[in-house]
Amino acid sequence: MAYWLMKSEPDCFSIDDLASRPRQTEKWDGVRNYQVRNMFRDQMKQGDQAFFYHSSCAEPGIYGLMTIASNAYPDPTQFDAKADHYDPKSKPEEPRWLLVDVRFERKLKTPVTLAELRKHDKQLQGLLLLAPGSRLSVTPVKPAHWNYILKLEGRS
DNA sequence: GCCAACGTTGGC
DNA sequence: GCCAACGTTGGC
Repeated sequence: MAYWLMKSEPDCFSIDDLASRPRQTEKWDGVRNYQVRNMFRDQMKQGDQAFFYHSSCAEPGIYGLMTIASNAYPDPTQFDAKADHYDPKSKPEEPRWLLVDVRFERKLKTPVTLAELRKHDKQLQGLLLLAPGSRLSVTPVKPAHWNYILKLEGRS
């Protein structure tokens, strides 16, 4: 089983939004980045676990835990001309973009903020979120980093 | 295949 | 709202 960190702008879709969905499950749609598409396709598997990270907000950081609830499959919004992430160049017989389903696991007692994570950059060396210029919306997390970050819960 | 222009991300 | 970093696009 692998671990991941997945970013979302809470104004758009937050951990609370996920928790209030039917079966607390939702499609992680709208990803239009080939690196992330390939991670969905080649590495992410149903049963993996992920941090839910809030970005572009007052207090960026990890706010909750999710389970990856499906393997990758085509993102229907790419074919929807009215959708924000419509891709006119993608054809149903040859879908360009994939998504996975995610299920709410729990919120953290207190968020582990980006500022808090930065204080532990020694122990979190190699965490892609902290790498300069890293903007990927989905990144892998090493098990040791996952466990270390969970120990920071409730400290800030 | 190069590379300039443009768009997006995301912290601050 | 600014801006740096990065990805994508498209002309050549």
